[in-house]
Amino acid sequence: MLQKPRGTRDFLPEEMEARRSVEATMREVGRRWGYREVCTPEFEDLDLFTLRSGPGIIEEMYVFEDKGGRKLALRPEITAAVVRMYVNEAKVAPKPIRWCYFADCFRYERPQKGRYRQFWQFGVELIGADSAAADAEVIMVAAGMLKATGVTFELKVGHLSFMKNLVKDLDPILQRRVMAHLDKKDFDGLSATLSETGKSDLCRALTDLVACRTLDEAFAIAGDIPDKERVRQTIALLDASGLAYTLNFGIARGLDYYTGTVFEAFAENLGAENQILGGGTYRLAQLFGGDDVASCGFAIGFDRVMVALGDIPRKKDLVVAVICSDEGRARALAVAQAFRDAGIRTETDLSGRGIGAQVAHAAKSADFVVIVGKREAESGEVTIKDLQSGEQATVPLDVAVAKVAAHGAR
RNA sequence: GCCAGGGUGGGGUAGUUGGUUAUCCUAGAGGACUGUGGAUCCUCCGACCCGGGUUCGAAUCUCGGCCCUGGCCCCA
Repeated sequence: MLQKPRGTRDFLPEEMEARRSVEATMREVGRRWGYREVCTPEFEDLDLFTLRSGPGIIEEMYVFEDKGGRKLALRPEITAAVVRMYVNEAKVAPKPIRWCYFADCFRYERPQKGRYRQFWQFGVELIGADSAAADAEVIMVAAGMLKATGVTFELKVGHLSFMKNLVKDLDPILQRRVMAHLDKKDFDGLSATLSETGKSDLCRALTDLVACRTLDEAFAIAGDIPDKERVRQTIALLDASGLAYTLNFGIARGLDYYTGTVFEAFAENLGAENQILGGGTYRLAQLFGGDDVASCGFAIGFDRVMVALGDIPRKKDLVVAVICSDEGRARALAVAQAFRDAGIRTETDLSGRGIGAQVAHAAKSADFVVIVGKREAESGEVTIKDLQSGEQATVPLDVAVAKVAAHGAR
């Protein structure tokens, strides 16, 4: 038997309904903040991704050549494509541009809990607003979106200027190593790296920076940073909004294209892969031939949110089963249509079984059965039975529809 | 790419000193039952992940692969 490719999943209706419901929640939060949905190609020129993230990521991507010899890749993330789209299509659009997206991405990695080779991201990009208010808005949207789904999460907000200011005199390669250590909270590694390069004096300050949880402490440790006022304002706005978050100046966010504000969110019950959101400010447009425009965005690991939410009880559709004998079959179609026109999920018999067998079958999944047999075909009425209460009546069709419509979702 | 533990009908399972037709539950289909309930009874459907090796004989032992689960790495 054929198997699905490693790291991919099939979704049955129950799971799809849960996913669509959460997706709609996120999209609605985006809509209320003015973020309109965009869509970019499933695959792009390989260069788009290596320009952003470096050639090292080729190993982690689905890369292929098309029949014209073009080097292409299934998108491993969406931000690069959205920025490319901005440069191609929307450079002159009025700023700021508020966009969001929900799309699947592909990475050739070892699957584990919350990590798949095909996975979905819900993301937001705010392009062309270079202010504390912009940074704060994106963080508030991020938190609002997660909160609306009902997931329990911890939000961490940081800024790269502090760390960068402390390591600015180091060799760039060393800077990167140091920041990687800090991001992972690998203080032994940090200490070793610094002492082997004769910079042990920095170790204390960097360690303290990661541990500190207030702006004043951070300024005291890192000294005067160029973005001081911007950071103060951003944090002041977050505080004014009543958002729950912790400051963390140890966040370095992997690849080094983030320019200032960075933030991450983590959920419980997710094992090793517990980060459900990541974002920050960046300047990528010029990489793709555009202007040097300030941007801020984030992406939610949608599948991880679904794992973290677990099996949430969901409202189920109310189901009407229309049952008929051969004499009633023609009229049953019209009867079913009347229920559908009222917005009710309605399923008709396809088996030609006896009435008894049909009722037994319907009782497994439906809330109401509507019987259109010989008697109803002659009288012009229908027999409706509430499968929960057992109550049954023979009434005109519009009365039956009204009865079910009044019942509401279960 | 690395490490650990796994893989028996659609789902869940029993089954090692290697030995007849592979157990049970559930789901599905049909019937008892052609105008009324998920019960009950009967019948049917349906599996040893793939390949090589050892053996008279492999679900069982062995090797390789694939896949799953979790972890390392990475995390855009």
